Amino acid sequence: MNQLAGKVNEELLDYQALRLQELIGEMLQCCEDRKFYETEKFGLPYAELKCLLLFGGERYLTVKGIARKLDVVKSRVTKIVNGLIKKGLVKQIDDPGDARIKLISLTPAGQGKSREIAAFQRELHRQILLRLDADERKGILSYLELLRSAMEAVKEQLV
Amino acid sequence: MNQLAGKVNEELLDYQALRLQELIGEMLQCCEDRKFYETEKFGLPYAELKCLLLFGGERYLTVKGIARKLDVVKSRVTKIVNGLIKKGLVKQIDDPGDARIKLISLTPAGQGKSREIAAFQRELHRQILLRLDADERKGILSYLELLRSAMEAVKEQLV
DNA sequence: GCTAATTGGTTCATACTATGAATAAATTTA
DNA sequence: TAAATTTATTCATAGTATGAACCAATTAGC
Repeated sequence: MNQLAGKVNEELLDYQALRLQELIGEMLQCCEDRKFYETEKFGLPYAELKCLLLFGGERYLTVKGIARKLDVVKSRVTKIVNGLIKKGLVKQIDDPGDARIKLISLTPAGQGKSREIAAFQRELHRQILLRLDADERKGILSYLELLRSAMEAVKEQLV
Repeated sequence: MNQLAGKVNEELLDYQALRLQELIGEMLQCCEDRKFYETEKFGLPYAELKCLLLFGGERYLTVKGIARKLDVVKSRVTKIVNGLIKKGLVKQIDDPGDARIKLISLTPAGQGKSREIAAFQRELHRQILLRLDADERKGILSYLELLRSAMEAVKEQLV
């Protein structure tokens, strides 16, 4: 390892870091725009939209459970759920076994909306993949996995 | 192309779309966490932090120019800049050639902070790359570029 | 069985991100 | 010079999010 090679390598790394930063920034912006599009399309604040999507497998969710899944505080969930109730997409009943607990479930309208949103998001990602050939798809997925792991590792070491 | 192969392909695509969605979601979350970390570390709301970073090449920026760069409305910029002025990171002077325009520039403290933040972000991205070998770095960058383009293309066709 | 601790949920104050309408002041155009 | 345009600010509004204080119900311990 001579000195020159080391320096060139450093410069390459700096250049690559900058490019990585830009690419991630652009992807982030794209996702931001998509969020905005979805709130318009489905007429829901994004937090409520995400909440609807949580009723995938489960029939009933609690405030606490939603808070865990959305990674927000309970009082935030109260707010979100109230919004969804006002829009008739979700309803609350008292847990027959424990009067503290409110069981939250989708109304038929909420089920429809939830399915609609999920289908839209699936389709978007399908569209992205359709712009690539089979090898590119495989490559993107495996390299993205690599990147995601590296990002999370760096994040861990940060905290 | 027989029917079976087509069906298998469709299923593969659906599976890949789901995986893509998950990976992007995890990367997004990671970036969210990083934002939060930075606001804590630098003691600034993220919008103000981003604003500081805009004074890279330019010596002076206007409210209008910042609004364009941050892609927000002018009144939002007024708010952000006021926050930065209160913290002594930025100062405003009247444009000698046009009294409508306020020229905004970094104070020495703001310059220091701005450099600090930029250096931190560069280092983060360098750390990510350092967890990968040379081939993986190249692969990630070119596949990310591919993905970003596909995402933007899909976004365009959406609007 | 009854107190004490815990759990589940709501309310309220606060902070941040962001928009858009209304407005004021300065400048440009006709 | 009057009208139109440009630059920036203020204010009302909406959304995201936290955390403290609180109430009610349940569970643990004695």
